[in-house]
Amino acid sequence: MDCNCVSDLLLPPVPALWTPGFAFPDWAYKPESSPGSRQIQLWHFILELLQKEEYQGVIAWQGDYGEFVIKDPDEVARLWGIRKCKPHMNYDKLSRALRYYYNKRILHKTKGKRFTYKFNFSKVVLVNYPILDMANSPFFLAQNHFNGSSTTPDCSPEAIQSLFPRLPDSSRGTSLFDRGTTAPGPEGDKMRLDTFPFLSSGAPCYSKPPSLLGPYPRTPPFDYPWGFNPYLPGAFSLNNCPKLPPGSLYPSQFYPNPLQSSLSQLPHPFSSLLPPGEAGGGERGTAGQTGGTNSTPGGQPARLCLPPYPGSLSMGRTDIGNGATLGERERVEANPPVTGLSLGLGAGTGQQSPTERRRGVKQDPESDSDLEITDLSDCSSENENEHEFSIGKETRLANRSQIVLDGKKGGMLPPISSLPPPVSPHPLKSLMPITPPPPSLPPSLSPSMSLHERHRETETLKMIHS
DNA sequence: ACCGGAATCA
DNA sequence: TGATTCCGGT
Repeated sequence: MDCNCVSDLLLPPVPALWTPGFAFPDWAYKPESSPGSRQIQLWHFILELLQKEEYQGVIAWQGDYGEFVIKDPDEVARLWGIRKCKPHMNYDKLSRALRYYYNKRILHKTKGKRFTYKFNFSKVVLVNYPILDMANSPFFLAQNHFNGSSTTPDCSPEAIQSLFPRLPDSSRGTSLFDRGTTAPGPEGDKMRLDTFPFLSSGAPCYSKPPSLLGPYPRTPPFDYPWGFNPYLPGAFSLNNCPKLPPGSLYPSQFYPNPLQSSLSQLPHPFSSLLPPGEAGGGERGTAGQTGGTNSTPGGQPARLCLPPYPGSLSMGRTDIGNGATLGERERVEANPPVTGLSLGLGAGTGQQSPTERRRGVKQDPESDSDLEITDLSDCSSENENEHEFSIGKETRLANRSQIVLDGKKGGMLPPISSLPPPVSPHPLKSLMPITPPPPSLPPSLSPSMSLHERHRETETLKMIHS
């Protein structure tokens, strides 16, 4: 490339933090149909900046959940320009790119506040994460409406830790530009999962979390209401996944892959998805070398993907949106999959925060791009189709475990007013599972009955018949 | 500052 | 597709 930008000159070649296997999921990148275009996306970059203490003076979380302020627009633009080898980048252009996200429901502008934007983190949803062993997670058990529990969620660090049992103490101390600039090929532009601190623990919990995905049946004899059966061949077509390095898990600075431990507890074929040594559920200590690339046999990382909900962020379309026909989408809409395990943060409900209300921030309900006011249920509808994707049986989405950034339809999230005030302005610290129950599901598929229960019921029927 | 259309690029 | 660039408008 003719780019002589600083990042190319100053950055160390392929430092460990940019090792293969620790990357943003595919949805974070451009589709594979666009070879060589897997560049970091701006919102990734923003998130990463936000996570770095060294850039607190440039950009920082501030205000409501998901809200951040670009304190030094020129510097952010400069950094972005460096990152993208666009030496002529400026805030005007960068802000244009940010505006580009409005329609995608990734970001919206906090009106009345200069250089202030807000992530729609409520759309962060885990979808099709059946192999996440929620059944054994106190955190999810407590909140799981599938098992009829309405108990207060166990949001203790221990509980959350059960989901992400190897959360590191810190992920600091790395440069945003610590990446391989010499080989920005398909594997050269990975970002670390720790850019998603919403996978972190210690989050304040909401007293009335929405429903979420039920425990995953280990031996499902029935069809999955959402048309997903992980036991079917190809259920996890993870061929496109960034692979975990062979025989290694997470460097201490990475957040653990929740799939990893979950997979290890599952019967075939899930356990076989694990890298050698993981299938037995054995924990690995410190990270092994991550020199491997995509050659990890069977090693599959978590994928972050878009949700099968209406209102899904359109970036997901790059991943799965091309698989579904309109008809399939409609079907899915009519029968929303119960596959979402949301890690939404509440703020993204779009509800104006009490803080903001106090500030008297002007709201503009008519503004299409202004999601502040919103209950996301309002910002889904009509145009949501543009941003949704399907998890029809043919879709690739249904075949993978994914975390999604998700828009949703129908107030699955509690109003912000029902939520405890944020402890920290850091919007990614909280963890709130949500999963919209599919209202149109037939009773037999009703999520009100846990999958386990249904399994038991099925087994009982079998016994009766026999 | 902020917005969004349009053309263009990779 | 996801920007980048430009630009007229508010």
